[in-house]
Amino acid sequence: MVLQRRLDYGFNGYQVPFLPRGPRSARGKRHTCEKAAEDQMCPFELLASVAGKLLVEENSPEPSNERKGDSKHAFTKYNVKEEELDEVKASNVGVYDQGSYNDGTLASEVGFRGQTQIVTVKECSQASSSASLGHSSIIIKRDPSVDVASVEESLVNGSKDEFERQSTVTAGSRHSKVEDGIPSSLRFECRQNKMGAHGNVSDACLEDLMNVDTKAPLLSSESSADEPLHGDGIPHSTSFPKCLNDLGLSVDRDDDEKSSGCTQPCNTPSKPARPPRTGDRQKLQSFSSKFWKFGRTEPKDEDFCNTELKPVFRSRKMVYTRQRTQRCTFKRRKLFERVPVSMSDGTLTTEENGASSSLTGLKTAYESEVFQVKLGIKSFKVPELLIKMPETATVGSLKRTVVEAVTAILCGGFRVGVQLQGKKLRDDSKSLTQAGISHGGGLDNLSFTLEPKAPQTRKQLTANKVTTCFLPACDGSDPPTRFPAALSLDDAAFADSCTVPLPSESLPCTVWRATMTLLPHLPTPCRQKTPRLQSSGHRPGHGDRSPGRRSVSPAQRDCPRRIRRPFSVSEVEALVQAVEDLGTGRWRDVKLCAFENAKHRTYVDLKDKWKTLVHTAKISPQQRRGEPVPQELLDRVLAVNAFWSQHQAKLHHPKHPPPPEAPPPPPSLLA
DNA sequence: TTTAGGG
DNA sequence: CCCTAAA
Repeated sequence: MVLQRRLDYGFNGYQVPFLPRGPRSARGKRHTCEKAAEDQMCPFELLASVAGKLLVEENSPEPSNERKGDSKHAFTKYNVKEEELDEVKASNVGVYDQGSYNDGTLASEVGFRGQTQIVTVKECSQASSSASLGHSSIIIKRDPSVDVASVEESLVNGSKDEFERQSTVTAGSRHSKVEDGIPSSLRFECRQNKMGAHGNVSDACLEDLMNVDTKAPLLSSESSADEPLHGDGIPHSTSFPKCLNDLGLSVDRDDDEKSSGCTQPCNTPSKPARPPRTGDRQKLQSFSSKFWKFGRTEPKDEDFCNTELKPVFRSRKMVYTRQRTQRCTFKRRKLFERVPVSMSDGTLTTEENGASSSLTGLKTAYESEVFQVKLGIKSFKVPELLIKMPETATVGSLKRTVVEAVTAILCGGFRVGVQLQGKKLRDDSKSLTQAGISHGGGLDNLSFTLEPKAPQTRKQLTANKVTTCFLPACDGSDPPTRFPAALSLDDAAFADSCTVPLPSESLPCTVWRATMTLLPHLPTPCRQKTPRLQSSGHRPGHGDRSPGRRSVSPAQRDCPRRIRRPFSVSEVEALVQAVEDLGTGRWRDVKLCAFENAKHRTYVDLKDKWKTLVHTAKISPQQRRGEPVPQELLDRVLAVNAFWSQHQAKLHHPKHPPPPEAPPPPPSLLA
């Protein structure tokens, strides 16, 4: 007899959404090959990608001869197929307040007026319907336009300590395509280097086995077709099945519905979030958008490792130096103690199940007879966050802020906490039955939370800054830096600094490609140790250059090609606005006004972008590629372009009235 | 250094 | 994005 229930959480914490499956229609088309292996995905994101599909399967009762207090139930194995992790890119944070808003919407426009606006996170899968509970909700959601591939992965519980000591996470991307510094996909793999605590894998696995739905990806074969550029020949095989085989376990392949706990309608509205403790919360405040310093040279693959594994924060000085009016800080509360308790209100279903079908080869006769508790975890709750942002910040920046904050918290590794009826199950040695979780009951009010692994360190780190875990920093010389907002372009600047997949509306085609091996205790910045990538930029004509060769241009010789970082909609908007104000041909001014703090955007970049924007605006939508730019912006581009060309042409005719299409910029943008 | 344009 | 002539 297997109990399966859907867990719905409604609390102040963040929830990792359930990711439904669907057609992979919106997969990114533009995959560049400029960079190799530079991005990692933090565990949280991985979980986000598989949330809702996680199946916890344990024997009940289980041997309880473990040392008490020891976190025995930690992840020792986690493997996700790369193509499935494309979903991650689709994940984003949505802001809902009686609806969703575009990134370009000012926070104040959607009701983020007061400084004490409380932001909570709600159920994502019901994002659209769970909005507005008296305050805005931040919902981690996924882009509906991008479908979710199936995720194969296994979560094998083991000892936490073991995980930390024995598990290794290797980071590296198998694919060299990265756009905007964001991995298009990743493969996350926590390998158990050693056997379980009992000296063999079987023990470790059997004691606590968490199998995530392992249904084969719907479009695994399609992946290569859709993404020819991804066809680098790297097999996608190193995923779950392989690992299970390594462990001598077979995969429990439930149906989607089963594994995701959706055997019954799941439209139960989330419970209202717990009233926030305003005293503990930071208020929304100005947001400093100074993030990364990019120099001429862009970081290479190896440059990423550190920032991803460990949040890198600049000194307070860095954060507050540039500006005082717009700053955004995150504050992570005591995650372990304060994670709000949520009651699950999901539906409960029971079903017959071969008790040990998935472990046939290894289970003993006794074990095969015990009941199993099967839990469909619809979502994980992640730690509560406090965010401060200025009213003038855009919704997009808010979203990214949340993404960044969550990433910062969980990127360094996480643990899974289990709460039953509001009470944290701390004794890992207890059997599920002893803990009150059994097929006969106890599944009510069971929730799972993601907890930072090293709260102390991280807390300290987060005190001053929040890191973006995936974006490259500039070639080791300059740690990531937050930068103050330039006019209203903090959003744009922020977008570039955001490590996590940006909102779909901004980067629908962003590709995530990365293989990551997590080294929980690896603090060493890879980028300082690893030699710079040989030649990430396969520049025509320079492909044959040898290390000692000096035939290349000085720039190329000293500075590898920069990572391609497509402009976000927010940036485009900023650019358009700036050009409206300043006109074309004044790229330096545009840069200074609108992108001063986006170090990676040079005036040449802006000029180039404008050029491409004009081109894009002139071609048919069908011919456009990449992230769609709102037609409204393109219209403005054309109008502005026409205006300024005419204006400059008739510069000596002041009487000529400017077209209405290029109105003067809003005062707000001019500070 | 910045602009402008081709690649 | 890169490269570079030209300003």
